[in-house]
Amino acid sequence: MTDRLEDRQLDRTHTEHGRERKQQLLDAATELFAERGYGATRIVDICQRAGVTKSLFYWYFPTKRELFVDLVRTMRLALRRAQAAAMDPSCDALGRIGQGTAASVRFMAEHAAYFALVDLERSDPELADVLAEGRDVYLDDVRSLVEEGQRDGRIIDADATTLSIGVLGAVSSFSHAFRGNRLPATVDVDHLAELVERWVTRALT
Amino acid sequence: MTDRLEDRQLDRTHTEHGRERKQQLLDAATELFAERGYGATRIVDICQRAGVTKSLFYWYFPTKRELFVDLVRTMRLALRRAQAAAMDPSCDALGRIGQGTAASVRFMAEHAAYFALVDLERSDPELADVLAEGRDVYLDDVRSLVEEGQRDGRIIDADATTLSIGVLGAVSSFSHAFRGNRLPATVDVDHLAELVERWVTRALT
Amino acid sequence: MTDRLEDRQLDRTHTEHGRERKQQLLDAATELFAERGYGATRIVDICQRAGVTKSLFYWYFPTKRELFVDLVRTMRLALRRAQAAAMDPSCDALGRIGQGTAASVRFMAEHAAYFALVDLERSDPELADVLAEGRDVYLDDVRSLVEEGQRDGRIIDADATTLSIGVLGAVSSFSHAFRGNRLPATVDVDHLAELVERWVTRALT
Amino acid sequence: MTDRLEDRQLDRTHTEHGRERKQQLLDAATELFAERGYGATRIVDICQRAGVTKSLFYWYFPTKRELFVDLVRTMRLALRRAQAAAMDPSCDALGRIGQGTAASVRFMAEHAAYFALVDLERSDPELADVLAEGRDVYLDDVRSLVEEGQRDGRIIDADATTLSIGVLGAVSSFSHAFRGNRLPATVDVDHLAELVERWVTRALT
DNA sequence: TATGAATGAGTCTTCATTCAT
DNA sequence: AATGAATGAAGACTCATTCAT
Repeated sequence: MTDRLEDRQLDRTHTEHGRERKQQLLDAATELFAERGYGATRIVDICQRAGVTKSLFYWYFPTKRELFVDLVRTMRLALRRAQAAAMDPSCDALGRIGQGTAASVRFMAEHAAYFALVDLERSDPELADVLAEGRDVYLDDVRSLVEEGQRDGRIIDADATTLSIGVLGAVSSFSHAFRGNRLPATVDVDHLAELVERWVTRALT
Repeated sequence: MTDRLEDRQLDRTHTEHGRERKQQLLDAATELFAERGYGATRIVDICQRAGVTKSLFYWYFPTKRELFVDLVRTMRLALRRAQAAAMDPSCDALGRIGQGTAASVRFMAEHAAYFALVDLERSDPELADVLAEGRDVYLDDVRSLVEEGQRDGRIIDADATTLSIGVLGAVSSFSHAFRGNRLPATVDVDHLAELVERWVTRALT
Repeated sequence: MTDRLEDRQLDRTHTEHGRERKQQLLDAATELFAERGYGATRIVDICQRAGVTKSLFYWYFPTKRELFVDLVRTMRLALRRAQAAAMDPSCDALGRIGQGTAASVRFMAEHAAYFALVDLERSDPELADVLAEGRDVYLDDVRSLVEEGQRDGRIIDADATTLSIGVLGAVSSFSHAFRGNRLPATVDVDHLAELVERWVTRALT
Repeated sequence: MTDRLEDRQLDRTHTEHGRERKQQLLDAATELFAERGYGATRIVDICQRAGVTKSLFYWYFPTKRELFVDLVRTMRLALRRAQAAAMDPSCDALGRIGQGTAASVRFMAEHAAYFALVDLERSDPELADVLAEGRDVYLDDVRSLVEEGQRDGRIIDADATTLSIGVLGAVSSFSHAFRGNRLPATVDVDHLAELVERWVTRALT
């Protein structure tokens, strides 16, 4: 709808103060996106919450969309790191999928605001491309593991891509429900992580 | 001057021709919502595709949101009917969950445009309430079956609500991927339905 | 999406230039309201006359109505000041009513555009409340004086409120006719002020 | 603003039923105009109150404005009749002015809805011409009497037009306040009629 | 860095009026 | 006489973005 000309750059060098400001804006945006969604969050809202004027936004970000991209990239990186850290290289593929799954659930619970945002992934056509990038990265990660697990004989013999989508879908659905307080109060993060890990493991075997 | 939006009841008596027109608008909207999302679809777009003037929209619907609600309700009803029809009362609960799951996948594939739209469910806060209604209905349906299955001993002993969320999430994730052409070409609807049915069954046992 | 009208505080800090701009808009609006009436004046007209874009209007005023309220309040204050200034505290109540009357007539003639606008008072229900506020203030002012005059014995013994309404009505009717050029050319402001003062004085005694 | 092309005619011949219908519409319009003002009353509102469809309006009236004109003319005729009936030809001019004044006040109280509408007279520029006609008729009536009274020596020697405007203004202001319940409850119509008659008489002598 | 001012291109919604039946 | 359908021309308000300082 708006201009997706060619995502402009800014390449500003920021002072210490400047970096803080930028982070304030990012934080405010994250919260608001999570609360209201990307489309319903106006630049002016972000700035109000960060306590600065609308115009200053453009000192730090070229467009609203670019801020969003920033956010998504940061979060994606952190998630992959968390997943990598959780996986024990000495385990087999199925085990590592389970570990990655549990780590993802934990990570998403910790960064609820960030991921409430990623739920947008599924709908907003304006952001589809940015978000598709990331999805594919995860999908590839999981698929490699699934294929490895199939060679091991521990994962059932069905199309690997489809199974991987199932894994990602499970993490995402459960986390979403958790964030939305739709799970019973007795289910805490650790519970959930374990539960999803088992769910996925069962579904794959 | 300001909003007389409250006044709107729109209890119109429509002629045959009128009902067709209304359906044309609904169809146009469904397509566009699926293509671009709810927010990015303007009333004028809907009318253009239906071949009428902008103003006529308001003869049939009080607001864009109300049209959306119409759409969601219709679809919800149809889905529940499809599910009910697919379940064989002589089967046990786990079997019925599987049947309902498969039926849902098929239904969502058939009504791709409708359900591309429902993906909005997860994000747009403006529509969150309308969509939440429905989600709860399905959740209750599934939970009853899960609990029955747990009494049978065929479904694992974990929190029933959480498991139900897993079931709905699986249907939704796989269908979404299917609609988005992210599954291999070899996976057709029947394949998928069966696959998801098995996935869910495994995950629950 | 719908009305975020509630949010609007618009506690803007204006620069010197900004205050001028705002005044330009107020002036343009006053003229146009007087010429065509409130309802028939579009925001775009106001902006055109002030030489700015439509959107800028909303930088200075949250709504058309709010601008109107601004206008009314300003004018009301000024009128009361003029009345107060005209009354000689050493005169008796009847005399002071006369002085206030004459001052009002003069003021209304001077600010013809403003008061052509206030004639709306009597009709537009959308603005009725804003305008009613002010009317009551004047009524109270006059009633106090009328009561004082009745205690003096110089004003006839009839209901004070009713008499006060008569006083205000006279000022308003004569001024209105004057503004509408419905009085003979020989009647200038001073003439009129004196004439109304006498009219009211006779009617009260 | 809208089209004042050349007030179209309709010249329909109505059946008995048709005449009733038309009257229903006129009544509904009168009430609504009085409640909300002319501008804020939509044709659809009038029709709803009369219990018919919007389109039928145009069977009876060419435009909204024309209905208004109809209304004003009817009312004007009736008021003049009431005034004429109230004046005793054997009285002198001043007396007859008083009688006419009292009759007018009574008439306006009786037809509150009609005259709430006439208050529009003072503001809406779209209707200014229709309403100006009538105002001039009354003004002429009164002026003749005033001049006669001046020749009699019973009315003060000031510009007759101006005095007449004062008379009409008094009737209108007091009636308006009465309709708006701004007079004390103790002031009933008869009271008011008498009060205004005296007010005017004093002001003229 | 930071801000107030300014803009343009939307987007929904309203409503008098006309038309076909 | 009556109605549902259809239209066009407007009008209020929004918001990302740019500019000058």
